[in-house]
Amino acid sequence: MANKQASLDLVFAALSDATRRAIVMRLCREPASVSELSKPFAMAMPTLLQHVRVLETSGLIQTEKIGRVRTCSLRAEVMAATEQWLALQRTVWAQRLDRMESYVYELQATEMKHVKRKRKGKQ
Amino acid sequence: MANKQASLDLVFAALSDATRRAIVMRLCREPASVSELSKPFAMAMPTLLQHVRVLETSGLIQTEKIGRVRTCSLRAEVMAATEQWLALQRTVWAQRLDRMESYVYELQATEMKHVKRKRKGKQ
DNA sequence: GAGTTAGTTAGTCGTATGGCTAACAAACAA
DNA sequence: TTGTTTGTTAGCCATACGACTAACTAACTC
Repeated sequence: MANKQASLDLVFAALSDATRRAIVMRLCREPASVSELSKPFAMAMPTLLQHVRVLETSGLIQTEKIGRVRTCSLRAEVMAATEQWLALQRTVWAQRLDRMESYVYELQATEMKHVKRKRKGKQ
Repeated sequence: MANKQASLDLVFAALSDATRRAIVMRLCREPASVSELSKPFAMAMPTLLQHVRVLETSGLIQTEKIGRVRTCSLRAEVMAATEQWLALQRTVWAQRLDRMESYVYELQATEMKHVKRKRKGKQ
């Protein structure tokens, strides 16, 4: 539990950019320096650094500068927490489906009666 | 599988706003009209409608207008797909940890030798 | 000490975002 | 038919975002 707070606002905003998601994917493999991260992108260094800053203030990554090299690494807890938010919504959704299901069941039961009545009436 | 494509860019951007997340949470329970959605917020209707549009173009929700009422409902598949992206990253991360673990194991083994040597030397 | 590498800061630019008001349209209610 | 409700469009505004260049610092290398 590091000190940095990670609001969902900042985390989702950080993940809304393809470049930043690519950085996250890269850092899932292993930590990397800023210039290593910049290699795959046709992008000026300051621009990439800005992305790194966004990821850092979101809490998704942390960085440490040793000598002239800044090494970036993922903070998996924040990734996990974000995933959990989505999972929680799914839970609520699932509960709703359960309710729906029982409702449909009720409905079918009622309709059966109707059908029976109709049939009785018709025949 | 509905026709609407949902890019991660748009989905994460949509989820980066607290108002829109609240709407999503609300719609997890059950579908709702635009004015129902607007009730909890101190926000002009056009502003809220804009949020609804953002959610819709992201694919997270779908809407249907009947009479003068537009009913909004969640598209759970898109939520699930987003969650899966995060889960995938976690997988990569986990694999990395496995590699790390074996590396640390190797390291420890090597250090043991060192320690042994050192002890031999020292004593 | 001079050059190279790695990162950083400052400043610019165009576009996107999130909020607002005012005014309009269409559907329903009396 | 006259209101009321429910959305919708248009236009405004301030701020934030993502990109760039230019110039600078600090740390290694020779």
